[in-house]
Amino acid sequence: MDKSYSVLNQLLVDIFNDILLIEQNALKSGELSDLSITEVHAIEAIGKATERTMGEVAQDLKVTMGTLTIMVDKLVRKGYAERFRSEEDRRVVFVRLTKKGELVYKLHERFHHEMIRSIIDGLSEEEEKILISSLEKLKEFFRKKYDLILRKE
Amino acid sequence: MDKSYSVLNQLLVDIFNDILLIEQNALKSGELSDLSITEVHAIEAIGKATERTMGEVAQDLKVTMGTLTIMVDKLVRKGYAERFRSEEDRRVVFVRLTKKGELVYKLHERFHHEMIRSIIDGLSEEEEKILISSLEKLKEFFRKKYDLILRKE
DNA sequence: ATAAAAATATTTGATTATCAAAATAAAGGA
DNA sequence: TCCTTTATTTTGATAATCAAATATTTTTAT
Repeated sequence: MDKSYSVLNQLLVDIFNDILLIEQNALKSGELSDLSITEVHAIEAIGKATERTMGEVAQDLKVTMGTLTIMVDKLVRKGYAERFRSEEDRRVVFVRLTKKGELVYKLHERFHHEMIRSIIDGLSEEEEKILISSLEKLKEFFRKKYDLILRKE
Repeated sequence: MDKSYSVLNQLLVDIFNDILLIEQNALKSGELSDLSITEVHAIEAIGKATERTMGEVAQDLKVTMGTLTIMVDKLVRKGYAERFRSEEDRRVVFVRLTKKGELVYKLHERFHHEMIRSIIDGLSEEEEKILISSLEKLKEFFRKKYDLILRKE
């Protein structure tokens, strides 16, 4: 019991830290060395749909619009995104990825794909179910315990 | 297969984001509102042993010593840690938690305990094994794929 | 034994990410 | 038209961080 506890705890901590480190560094070395982690996150958030308003993206990223303005400024300057005003409501500004930006989005998607593949491959269907239900429990724990913080509304 | 992929991917993404958000916010509201996330991480890194050198802690946290100096300055100012020079080798500076700092460390430990409990409770021994081996696979994936980045020392 | 090199930490100067509050601009009533 | 709300950007301030320069002490090589 107590053994399981510490093994599981250490695994979760290690994996979490690994992901943080990988995100921080995977860029620097590679072809996309002019992007920071936050910029990649922004690209991810923009990329989900074909075009989104600044407000929507800011909410997704949980940053203020002021912060997002600066982020998008940089992405535009570097050629990963473009902005244009809505014709119907000239207050709103849309942002969307350029080809170059979409490339980054797809690269990131591929990373996820590989990651999940590496887990799933080698698990039986039974084992797969157990893994999923365990992770659901973990998620449930967070939702219950930190409802106020996590509530998206 | 493809269903599993997206379920698993979403679970992992959600959990990762939950943890980030909880860490960022759990403090603000609570009793420890004068601590930032990075400061709590520093407390964690210091707290593992009873006393550690600045260099060791910086390496653990993967920040430069310049950064750590400033972090520890603040922790000392706020009463969570204390510094003293080694007598054997007067170049090295030790840092260690005060009672107040240890309290934070223990609070964080308790959080982990609860989290793991919430997963383990309700799993059979068989299921526990599967969960652990799946997570080990995930960790292995990262280690293999990002060896250079993740390699410590 | 002394001078040069290495190790440990701090200081300094700069950059990046971020927020809150003020400013700008457009839309939608009364 | 004038006021209010909505959407965004600008401004000013603060945190975290790094790399390079500096200071102190220890180790090494001659």
